[in-house]
Amino acid sequence: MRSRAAVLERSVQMASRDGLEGLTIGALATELEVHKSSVFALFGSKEELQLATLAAARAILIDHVIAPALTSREGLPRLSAIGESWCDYFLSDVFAGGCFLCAASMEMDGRPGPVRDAVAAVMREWIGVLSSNIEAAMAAGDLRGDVLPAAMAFRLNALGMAANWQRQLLHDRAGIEHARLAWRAELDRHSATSPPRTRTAREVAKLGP
Amino acid sequence: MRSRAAVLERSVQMASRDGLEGLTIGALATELEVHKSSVFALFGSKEELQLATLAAARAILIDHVIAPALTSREGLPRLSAIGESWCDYFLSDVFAGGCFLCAASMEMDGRPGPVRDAVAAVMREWIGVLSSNIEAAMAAGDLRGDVLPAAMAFRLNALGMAANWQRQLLHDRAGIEHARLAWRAELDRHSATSPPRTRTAREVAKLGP
DNA sequence: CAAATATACGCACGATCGTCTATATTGTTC
DNA sequence: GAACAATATAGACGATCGTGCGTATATTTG
Repeated sequence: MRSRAAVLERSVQMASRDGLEGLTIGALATELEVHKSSVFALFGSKEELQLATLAAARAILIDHVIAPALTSREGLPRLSAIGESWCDYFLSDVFAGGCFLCAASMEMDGRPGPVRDAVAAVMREWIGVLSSNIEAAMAAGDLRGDVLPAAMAFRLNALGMAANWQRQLLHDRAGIEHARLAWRAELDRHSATSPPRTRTAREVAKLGP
Repeated sequence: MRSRAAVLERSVQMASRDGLEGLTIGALATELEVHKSSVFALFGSKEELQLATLAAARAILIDHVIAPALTSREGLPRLSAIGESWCDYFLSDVFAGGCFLCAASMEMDGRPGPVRDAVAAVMREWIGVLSSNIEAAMAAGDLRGDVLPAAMAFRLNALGMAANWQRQLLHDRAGIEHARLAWRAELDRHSATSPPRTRTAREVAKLGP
Protein backbone atom coordinates (compact mmCIF):
# COMPACT_ATOMS: atom_id res chain seq x y z
CA MET A 1 0.00 0.00 0.00
CA ARG A 2 1.28 3.49 -0.85
CA SER A 3 -0.67 5.01 2.03
CA ARG A 4 -3.88 6.95 2.04
CA ALA A 5 -4.02 7.93 -1.61
CA ALA A 6 -3.98 4.32 -2.78
CA VAL A 7 -6.60 3.29 -0.28
CA LEU A 8 -8.86 6.17 -1.22
CA GLU A 9 -8.62 5.30 -4.89
CA ARG A 10 -10.26 1.99 -4.08
CA SER A 11 -12.58 3.16 -1.37
CA VAL A 12 -14.13 5.70 -3.71
CA GLN A 13 -14.94 2.97 -6.19
CA MET A 14 -16.25 0.64 -3.53
CA ALA A 15 -18.39 3.33 -1.96
CA SER A 16 -19.85 4.33 -5.32
CA ARG A 17 -21.17 0.79 -5.63
CA ASP A 18 -22.09 -0.06 -2.05
CA GLY A 19 -22.66 3.36 -0.57
CA LEU A 20 -20.72 5.29 2.04
CA GLU A 21 -22.31 3.25 4.79
CA GLY A 22 -21.86 -0.03 2.95
CA LEU A 23 -18.16 0.76 2.69
CA THR A 24 -16.36 -1.61 5.01
CA ILE A 25 -12.84 -1.56 6.34
CA GLY A 26 -12.54 -5.31 6.16
CA ALA A 27 -13.74 -5.61 2.58
CA LEU A 28 -11.55 -2.70 1.55
CA ALA A 29 -8.51 -4.39 3.11
CA THR A 30 -9.32 -7.69 1.41
CA GLU A 31 -9.56 -6.01 -1.97
CA LEU A 32 -6.25 -4.24 -1.39
CA GLU A 33 -4.68 -7.49 -0.14
CA VAL A 34 -3.73 -5.83 3.10
CA HIS A 35 -4.53 -6.43 6.73
CA LYS A 36 -7.64 -4.85 8.16
CA SER A 37 -5.79 -3.05 10.91
CA SER A 38 -3.50 -1.42 8.35
CA VAL A 39 -6.39 0.32 6.71
CA PHE A 40 -7.90 1.20 10.04
CA ALA A 41 -4.68 2.67 11.36
CA LEU A 42 -4.41 4.97 8.37
CA PHE A 43 -7.67 6.70 9.20
CA GLY A 44 -8.27 6.05 12.87
CA SER A 45 -11.96 5.47 12.52
CA LYS A 46 -14.53 4.52 9.96
CA GLU A 47 -15.96 8.01 10.05
CA GLU A 48 -12.61 9.48 9.08
CA LEU A 49 -12.39 7.00 6.23
CA GLN A 50 -15.83 8.07 5.05
CA LEU A 51 -14.92 11.75 5.23
CA ALA A 52 -11.66 11.16 3.38
CA THR A 53 -13.46 9.12 0.74
CA LEU A 54 -16.00 11.88 0.30
CA ALA A 55 -13.23 14.45 -0.09
CA ALA A 56 -11.58 12.25 -2.72
CA ALA A 57 -14.85 11.94 -4.61
CA ARG A 58 -15.32 15.69 -4.50
CA ALA A 59 -11.88 16.15 -6.00
CA ILE A 60 -12.76 13.76 -8.82
CA LEU A 61 -15.98 15.60 -9.53
CA ILE A 62 -14.16 18.91 -9.68
CA ASP A 63 -11.54 17.41 -11.92
CA HIS A 64 -14.00 15.95 -14.40
CA VAL A 65 -16.87 18.41 -14.38
CA ILE A 66 -15.79 21.79 -13.07
CA ALA A 67 -12.22 22.04 -14.32
CA PRO A 68 -12.99 21.44 -18.02
CA ALA A 69 -15.58 24.20 -17.87
CA LEU A 70 -13.17 26.75 -16.43
CA THR A 71 -11.78 27.42 -19.89
CA SER A 72 -15.16 28.88 -20.79
CA ARG A 73 -16.10 32.37 -19.71
CA GLU A 74 -18.03 32.59 -16.47
CA GLY A 75 -21.77 32.83 -16.92
CA LEU A 76 -23.73 31.27 -19.75
CA PRO A 77 -20.79 29.71 -21.63
CA ARG A 78 -19.49 28.05 -18.50
CA LEU A 79 -22.96 26.92 -17.52
CA SER A 80 -23.30 25.30 -20.89
CA ALA A 81 -19.88 23.69 -20.58
CA ILE A 82 -20.69 22.31 -17.14
CA GLY A 83 -23.77 20.61 -18.55
CA GLU A 84 -21.76 18.98 -21.30
CA SER A 85 -18.93 17.84 -19.05
CA TRP A 86 -21.37 16.56 -16.45
CA CYS A 87 -23.05 14.38 -19.05
CA ASP A 88 -19.68 13.25 -20.40
CA TYR A 89 -18.70 12.35 -16.89
CA PHE A 90 -21.80 10.19 -16.48
CA LEU A 91 -20.92 8.32 -19.65
CA SER A 92 -17.26 7.94 -18.74
CA ASP A 93 -17.88 5.63 -15.76
CA VAL A 94 -15.32 7.40 -13.63
CA PHE A 95 -17.11 5.80 -10.71
CA ALA A 96 -17.95 2.12 -10.96
CA GLY A 97 -21.32 2.62 -9.33
CA GLY A 98 -22.36 5.91 -10.85
CA CYS A 99 -22.01 9.43 -9.52
CA PHE A 100 -20.68 9.08 -6.01
CA LEU A 101 -22.27 12.24 -4.69
CA CYS A 102 -25.72 11.53 -6.07
CA ALA A 103 -25.73 8.18 -4.33
CA ALA A 104 -24.19 9.46 -1.12
CA SER A 105 -26.58 12.36 -0.76
CA MET A 106 -29.60 10.10 -1.14
CA GLU A 107 -28.11 7.53 1.20
CA MET A 108 -27.02 9.79 4.02
CA ASP A 109 -29.92 12.22 3.98
CA GLY A 110 -31.64 10.49 6.87
CA ARG A 111 -28.76 9.88 9.27
CA PRO A 112 -27.44 12.72 11.38
CA GLY A 113 -23.73 13.13 11.92
CA PRO A 114 -20.56 14.65 10.50
CA VAL A 115 -20.61 12.54 7.34
CA ARG A 116 -24.06 13.65 6.42
CA ASP A 117 -23.13 17.27 7.11
CA ALA A 118 -20.06 16.95 4.90
CA VAL A 119 -22.12 15.48 2.06
CA ALA A 120 -24.61 18.30 2.38
CA ALA A 121 -21.81 20.86 2.33
CA VAL A 122 -20.40 19.46 -0.90
CA MET A 123 -23.80 19.49 -2.53
CA ARG A 124 -24.49 23.05 -1.39
CA GLU A 125 -21.18 23.93 -2.96
CA TRP A 126 -22.27 22.30 -6.22
CA ILE A 127 -25.60 24.06 -6.28
CA GLY A 128 -23.73 27.24 -5.47
CA VAL A 129 -21.54 26.84 -8.55
CA LEU A 130 -24.64 26.54 -10.72
CA SER A 131 -26.37 29.48 -9.04
CA SER A 132 -23.43 31.83 -9.19
CA ASN A 133 -22.90 31.12 -12.88
CA ILE A 134 -26.57 31.79 -13.51
CA GLU A 135 -26.24 35.10 -11.71
CA ALA A 136 -23.12 35.92 -13.66
CA ALA A 137 -24.94 35.14 -16.89
CA MET A 138 -27.74 37.47 -15.86
CA ALA A 139 -25.31 40.21 -14.94
CA ALA A 140 -23.61 39.82 -18.31
CA GLY A 141 -26.95 40.10 -20.06
CA ASP A 142 -26.85 36.55 -21.40
CA LEU A 143 -29.79 35.36 -19.34
CA ARG A 144 -32.96 37.35 -18.91
CA GLY A 145 -33.51 39.38 -15.77
CA ASP A 146 -36.65 37.51 -14.73
CA VAL A 147 -34.75 34.27 -14.16
CA LEU A 148 -34.79 32.99 -10.59
CA PRO A 149 -31.28 31.61 -9.99
CA ALA A 150 -32.24 29.14 -7.27
CA ALA A 151 -35.10 27.74 -9.32
CA MET A 152 -33.00 27.42 -12.45
CA ALA A 153 -30.16 25.77 -10.56
CA PHE A 154 -32.71 23.34 -9.15
CA ARG A 155 -33.94 22.42 -12.62
CA LEU A 156 -30.45 21.98 -14.06
CA ASN A 157 -29.31 19.87 -11.14
CA ALA A 158 -32.42 17.72 -11.41
CA LEU A 159 -31.54 16.78 -14.97
CA GLY A 160 -28.13 15.45 -14.08
CA MET A 161 -29.23 13.53 -11.04
CA ALA A 162 -32.00 11.87 -13.00
CA ALA A 163 -29.61 11.01 -15.81
CA ASN A 164 -27.33 9.25 -13.39
CA TRP A 165 -30.29 7.47 -11.84
CA GLN A 166 -31.63 6.18 -15.13
CA ARG A 167 -28.20 5.03 -16.26
CA GLN A 168 -27.39 3.19 -13.07
CA LEU A 169 -30.70 1.68 -12.05
CA LEU A 170 -32.27 1.01 -15.43
CA HIS A 171 -29.02 0.58 -17.34
CA ASP A 172 -30.37 3.07 -19.83
CA ARG A 173 -28.05 5.78 -21.05
CA ALA A 174 -30.85 7.49 -22.96
CA GLY A 175 -31.43 9.57 -19.85
CA ILE A 176 -28.05 11.19 -20.30
CA GLU A 177 -28.97 12.42 -23.75
CA HIS A 178 -32.35 13.60 -22.50
CA ALA A 179 -30.52 15.55 -19.84
CA ARG A 180 -28.06 17.01 -22.32
CA LEU A 181 -30.80 18.25 -24.61
CA ALA A 182 -32.96 19.51 -21.78
CA TRP A 183 -29.99 21.36 -20.25
CA ARG A 184 -29.39 23.18 -23.53
CA ALA A 185 -33.10 23.88 -23.93
CA GLU A 186 -33.28 25.28 -20.41
CA LEU A 187 -30.47 27.72 -21.15
CA ASP A 188 -31.86 28.65 -24.55
CA ARG A 189 -35.30 29.21 -23.17
CA HIS A 190 -34.07 31.80 -20.71
CA SER A 191 -31.47 33.35 -22.94
CA ALA A 192 -31.70 37.10 -23.32
CA THR A 193 -31.36 36.82 -27.10
CA SER A 194 -34.32 34.46 -27.15
CA PRO A 195 -37.75 36.02 -27.78
CA PRO A 196 -39.70 36.85 -24.62
CA ARG A 197 -41.72 34.08 -23.10
CA THR A 198 -44.92 33.35 -24.99
CA ARG A 199 -48.18 33.16 -23.16
CA THR A 200 -48.71 29.78 -21.56
CA ALA A 201 -51.63 27.55 -22.37
CA ARG A 202 -52.96 28.15 -18.90
CA GLU A 203 -52.98 31.87 -19.42
CA VAL A 204 -54.51 31.57 -22.88
CA ALA A 205 -57.32 29.48 -21.44
CA LYS A 206 -58.05 32.16 -18.86
CA LEU A 207 -58.51 34.76 -21.58
CA GLY A 208 -61.59 32.91 -22.80
CA PRO A 209 -62.91 32.82 -26.39
CA MET B 1 -47.34 -8.05 16.99
CA ARG B 2 -50.23 -8.19 14.57
CA SER B 3 -48.19 -10.09 12.01
CA ARG B 4 -46.62 -8.90 8.82
CA ALA B 5 -48.68 -5.77 8.28
CA ALA B 6 -47.58 -4.25 11.57
CA VAL B 7 -43.96 -5.12 10.98
CA LEU B 8 -44.03 -3.66 7.49
CA GLU B 9 -45.52 -0.42 8.75
CA ARG B 10 -42.39 0.08 10.79
CA SER B 11 -39.90 -1.42 8.39
CA VAL B 12 -40.99 0.98 5.67
CA GLN B 13 -40.27 3.92 7.96
CA MET B 14 -36.98 2.52 9.10
CA ALA B 15 -35.86 1.74 5.57
CA SER B 16 -36.80 5.20 4.37
CA ARG B 17 -34.31 6.59 6.87
CA ASP B 18 -31.55 3.96 6.83
CA GLY B 19 -32.02 2.44 3.40
CA LEU B 20 -33.14 -0.99 2.34
CA GLU B 21 -29.73 -2.42 3.12
CA GLY B 22 -29.40 -0.54 6.37
CA LEU B 23 -32.67 -2.09 7.44
CA THR B 24 -31.85 -4.61 10.13
CA ILE B 25 -33.92 -7.42 11.60
CA GLY B 26 -32.51 -6.85 15.05
CA ALA B 27 -33.13 -3.12 15.13
CA LEU B 28 -36.60 -3.64 13.72
CA ALA B 29 -37.39 -6.15 16.46
CA THR B 30 -36.07 -3.82 19.14
CA GLU B 31 -38.23 -0.97 17.91
CA LEU B 32 -41.27 -3.26 17.85
CA GLU B 33 -40.37 -4.60 21.31
CA VAL B 34 -40.34 -8.11 19.99
CA HIS B 35 -37.77 -10.82 19.76
CA LYS B 36 -35.47 -10.91 16.76
CA SER B 37 -36.40 -14.43 15.77
CA SER B 38 -40.07 -13.48 15.70
CA VAL B 39 -39.48 -10.95 12.97
CA PHE B 40 -37.19 -13.29 11.14
CA ALA B 41 -39.70 -16.16 11.23
CA LEU B 42 -42.35 -13.96 9.64
CA PHE B 43 -40.29 -13.45 6.51
CA GLY B 44 -37.83 -16.32 6.41
CA SER B 45 -34.93 -14.21 5.21
CA LYS B 46 -33.76 -10.64 5.10
CA GLU B 47 -34.24 -10.58 1.36
CA GLU B 48 -37.91 -11.47 1.74
CA LEU B 49 -38.26 -8.72 4.32
CA GLN B 50 -36.71 -6.26 1.89
CA LEU B 51 -39.00 -7.35 -0.92
CA ALA B 52 -42.06 -7.14 1.31
CA THR B 53 -41.00 -3.71 2.53
CA LEU B 54 -40.56 -2.54 -1.03
CA ALA B 55 -44.02 -3.83 -1.94
CA ALA B 56 -45.48 -1.96 1.03
CA ALA B 57 -43.74 1.24 -0.03
CA ARG B 58 -45.07 0.83 -3.56
CA ALA B 59 -48.58 0.51 -2.19
CA ILE B 60 -48.13 3.71 -0.21
CA LEU B 61 -46.87 5.56 -3.27
CA ILE B 62 -49.84 4.39 -5.30
CA ASP B 63 -52.18 5.37 -2.52
CA HIS B 64 -50.80 8.89 -2.13
CA VAL B 65 -49.75 9.84 -5.64
CA ILE B 66 -51.51 7.72 -8.24
CA ALA B 67 -54.90 7.16 -6.64
CA PRO B 68 -55.76 10.85 -6.09
CA ALA B 69 -55.01 11.50 -9.75
CA LEU B 70 -57.32 8.78 -11.00
CA THR B 71 -60.31 11.09 -10.59
CA SER B 72 -58.82 13.24 -13.35
CA ARG B 73 -59.20 12.23 -16.97
CA GLU B 74 -56.34 10.23 -18.41
CA GLY B 75 -53.82 12.32 -20.30
CA LEU B 76 -52.96 15.92 -19.57
CA PRO B 77 -55.35 16.44 -16.63
CA ARG B 78 -54.10 13.33 -14.88
CA LEU B 79 -50.51 14.21 -15.62
CA SER B 80 -51.09 17.56 -13.99
CA ALA B 81 -52.79 15.93 -11.01
CA ILE B 82 -49.93 13.47 -10.55
CA GLY B 83 -47.49 16.35 -10.34
CA GLU B 84 -49.54 18.08 -7.68
CA SER B 85 -50.11 14.96 -5.61
CA TRP B 86 -46.47 13.97 -5.90
CA CYS B 87 -45.40 17.33 -4.49
CA ASP B 88 -48.07 17.13 -1.79
CA TYR B 89 -46.75 13.72 -0.89
CA PHE B 90 -43.24 15.09 -0.49
CA LEU B 91 -44.54 17.72 1.88
CA SER B 92 -46.69 15.29 3.83
CA ASP B 93 -43.78 13.29 5.25
CA VAL B 94 -45.51 9.99 4.67
CA PHE B 95 -42.06 8.47 4.93
CA ALA B 96 -39.87 9.60 7.79
CA GLY B 97 -36.78 9.61 5.60
CA GLY B 98 -38.24 10.99 2.39
CA CYS B 99 -39.49 9.17 -0.67
CA PHE B 100 -38.68 5.54 -0.11
CA LEU B 101 -38.31 4.67 -3.75
CA CYS B 102 -36.02 7.56 -4.61
CA ALA B 103 -33.66 6.49 -1.86
CA ALA B 104 -33.92 2.79 -2.59
CA SER B 105 -33.28 3.17 -6.28
CA MET B 106 -30.13 5.20 -5.69
CA GLU B 107 -28.97 2.82 -2.98
CA MET B 108 -29.53 -0.48 -4.75
CA ASP B 109 -28.46 0.54 -8.24
CA GLY B 110 -25.02 -0.96 -7.82
CA ARG B 111 -25.78 -4.29 -6.20
CA PRO B 112 -27.11 -7.16 -8.29
CA GLY B 113 -29.86 -9.40 -6.96
CA PRO B 114 -33.60 -9.80 -6.67
CA VAL B 115 -34.09 -6.72 -4.51
CA ARG B 116 -32.42 -4.46 -7.01
CA ASP B 117 -34.46 -6.01 -9.81
CA ALA B 118 -37.66 -5.42 -7.86
CA VAL B 119 -36.77 -1.79 -7.24
CA ALA B 120 -36.02 -1.32 -10.92
CA ALA B 121 -39.34 -2.92 -11.83
CA VAL B 122 -41.28 -0.52 -9.62
CA MET B 123 -39.48 2.47 -11.07
CA ARG B 124 -40.05 1.27 -14.62
CA GLU B 125 -43.69 1.02 -13.69
CA TRP B 126 -43.65 4.60 -12.42
CA ILE B 127 -41.95 5.96 -15.53
CA GLY B 128 -44.46 3.93 -17.52
CA VAL B 129 -47.35 5.70 -15.82
CA LEU B 130 -45.89 9.06 -16.78
CA SER B 131 -45.15 7.97 -20.35
CA SER B 132 -48.53 6.43 -21.00
CA ASN B 133 -50.31 9.53 -19.76
CA ILE B 134 -48.15 11.67 -21.99
CA GLU B 135 -49.07 9.48 -24.93
CA ALA B 136 -52.72 9.65 -24.00
CA ALA B 137 -52.49 13.43 -23.83
CA MET B 138 -50.96 13.48 -27.29
CA ALA B 139 -53.63 11.17 -28.66
CA ALA B 140 -56.30 13.40 -27.16
CA GLY B 141 -54.73 16.43 -28.79
CA ASP B 142 -53.80 18.07 -25.49
CA LEU B 143 -50.06 17.78 -26.02
CA ARG B 144 -48.38 18.56 -29.30
CA GLY B 145 -47.44 15.77 -31.67
CA ASP B 146 -43.73 16.56 -31.60
CA VAL B 147 -43.40 15.64 -27.93
CA LEU B 148 -41.11 12.69 -27.20
CA PRO B 149 -42.86 10.77 -24.41
CA ALA B 150 -39.73 9.16 -22.98
CA ALA B 151 -37.87 12.47 -22.87
CA MET B 152 -40.76 14.30 -21.27
CA ALA B 153 -41.28 11.55 -18.71
CA PHE B 154 -37.59 11.83 -17.89
CA ARG B 155 -37.86 15.56 -17.30
CA LEU B 156 -40.97 15.28 -15.14
CA ASN B 157 -39.50 12.50 -13.06
CA ALA B 158 -36.28 14.44 -12.61
CA LEU B 159 -38.18 17.30 -10.99
CA GLY B 160 -39.74 15.12 -8.33
CA MET B 161 -36.60 13.24 -7.46
CA ALA B 162 -34.65 16.48 -7.10
CA ALA B 163 -37.39 17.96 -4.94
CA ASN B 164 -37.18 15.03 -2.58
CA TRP B 165 -33.38 15.25 -2.58
CA GLN B 166 -33.33 18.94 -1.70
CA ARG B 167 -35.92 18.52 1.02
CA GLN B 168 -34.20 15.60 2.68
CA LEU B 169 -30.53 16.43 2.37
CA LEU B 170 -30.62 20.21 2.55
CA HIS B 171 -33.78 20.46 4.67
CA ASP B 172 -35.06 22.93 2.12
CA ARG B 173 -38.61 22.56 0.96
CA ALA B 174 -38.19 25.27 -1.67
CA GLY B 175 -37.25 22.53 -4.10
CA ILE B 176 -40.76 21.15 -3.89
CA GLU B 177 -42.22 24.43 -5.03
CA HIS B 178 -39.63 24.73 -7.77
CA ALA B 179 -40.65 21.27 -8.92
CA ARG B 180 -44.34 22.12 -8.78
CA LEU B 181 -43.91 25.22 -10.92
CA ALA B 182 -41.53 23.53 -13.34
CA TRP B 183 -43.89 20.59 -13.73
CA ARG B 184 -46.73 22.94 -14.69
CA ALA B 185 -44.45 24.91 -17.01
CA GLU B 186 -43.31 21.71 -18.70
CA LEU B 187 -46.89 20.73 -19.43
CA ASP B 188 -47.85 24.23 -20.54
CA ARG B 189 -44.86 24.52 -22.79
CA HIS B 190 -45.84 21.44 -24.75
CA SER B 191 -49.55 21.99 -24.66
CA ALA B 192 -51.28 21.92 -28.05
CA THR B 193 -53.19 25.10 -27.21
CA SER B 194 -49.88 26.86 -26.54
CA PRO B 195 -48.31 28.72 -29.45
CA PRO B 196 -45.74 26.70 -31.41
CA ARG B 197 -42.23 26.68 -30.07
CA THR B 198 -40.36 29.90 -30.72
CA ARG B 199 -36.95 29.78 -32.27
CA THR B 200 -34.26 29.18 -29.70
CA ALA B 201 -31.40 31.53 -29.05
CA ARG B 202 -29.03 28.96 -30.50
CA GLU B 203 -30.98 28.84 -33.73
CA VAL B 204 -31.31 32.61 -33.89
CA ALA B 205 -27.55 32.96 -33.55
CA LYS B 206 -27.02 30.58 -36.44
CA LEU B 207 -29.14 32.77 -38.71
CA GLY B 208 -26.54 35.46 -38.52
CA PRO B 209 -27.11 39.23 -38.68
C1' DC C 1 -62.65 -31.72 21.08
C1' DA C 2 -58.77 -32.45 18.04
C1' DA C 3 -55.82 -30.92 14.46
C1' DA C 4 -53.55 -27.51 12.20
C1' DT C 5 -51.65 -23.15 11.40
C1' DA C 6 -49.73 -18.75 12.61
C1' DT C 7 -47.11 -16.06 15.96
C1' DA C 8 -44.18 -15.71 19.42
C1' DC C 9 -40.10 -16.82 22.28
C1' DG C 10 -35.25 -18.22 23.90
C1' DC C 11 -30.88 -19.58 22.78
C1' DA C 12 -26.97 -20.43 20.04
C1' DC C 13 -24.13 -20.67 15.67
C1' DG C 14 -20.58 -18.61 12.62
C1' DA C 15 -19.37 -14.47 10.32
C1' DT C 16 -18.31 -9.84 10.11
C1' DC C 17 -18.40 -5.37 11.94
C1' DG C 18 -15.42 -1.26 14.13
C1' DT C 19 -11.89 -0.74 17.35
C1' DC C 20 -7.75 -1.43 20.13
C1' DT C 21 -2.96 -2.85 21.62
C1' DA C 22 1.52 -4.36 20.86
C1' DT C 23 5.11 -5.00 17.62
C1' DA C 24 7.83 -4.93 13.30
C1' DT C 25 9.46 -2.58 9.22
C1' DT C 26 10.35 1.26 6.85
C1' DG C 27 12.14 6.05 5.28
C1' DT C 28 13.57 10.58 6.76
C1' DT C 29 16.07 13.86 9.61
C1' DC C 30 19.32 15.48 12.98
C1' DG D 1 24.47 6.13 13.32
C1' DA D 2 20.54 7.51 16.38
C1' DA D 3 16.01 9.24 16.81
C1' DC D 4 11.67 9.57 14.93
C1' DA D 5 7.40 9.54 12.43
C1' DA D 6 4.86 6.89 9.07
C1' DT D 7 3.31 2.49 7.49
C1' DA D 8 2.53 -2.22 8.08
C1' DT D 9 1.35 -6.62 10.71
C1' DA D 10 -0.84 -10.02 13.94
C1' DG D 11 -4.15 -10.97 17.13
C1' DA D 12 -7.93 -10.13 20.05
C1' DC D 13 -12.21 -7.64 22.08
C1' DG D 14 -17.28 -6.98 22.31
C1' DA D 15 -21.14 -6.07 19.46
C1' DT D 16 -24.18 -7.05 15.91
C1' DC D 17 -25.31 -9.24 11.77
C1' DG D 18 -28.43 -13.08 9.37
C1' DT D 19 -29.84 -17.53 10.31
C1' DG D 20 -31.26 -21.70 12.34
C1' DC D 21 -33.69 -25.05 15.95
C1' DG D 22 -36.81 -26.40 19.45
C1' DT D 23 -40.78 -25.06 21.82
C1' DA D 24 -44.83 -22.55 23.74
C1' DT D 25 -49.09 -20.14 23.00
C1' DA D 26 -53.17 -18.51 20.42
C1' DT D 27 -56.25 -18.65 16.77
C1' DT D 28 -58.52 -20.93 13.24
C1' DT D 29 -60.32 -25.09 11.06
C1' DG D 30 -61.99 -29.73 10.78
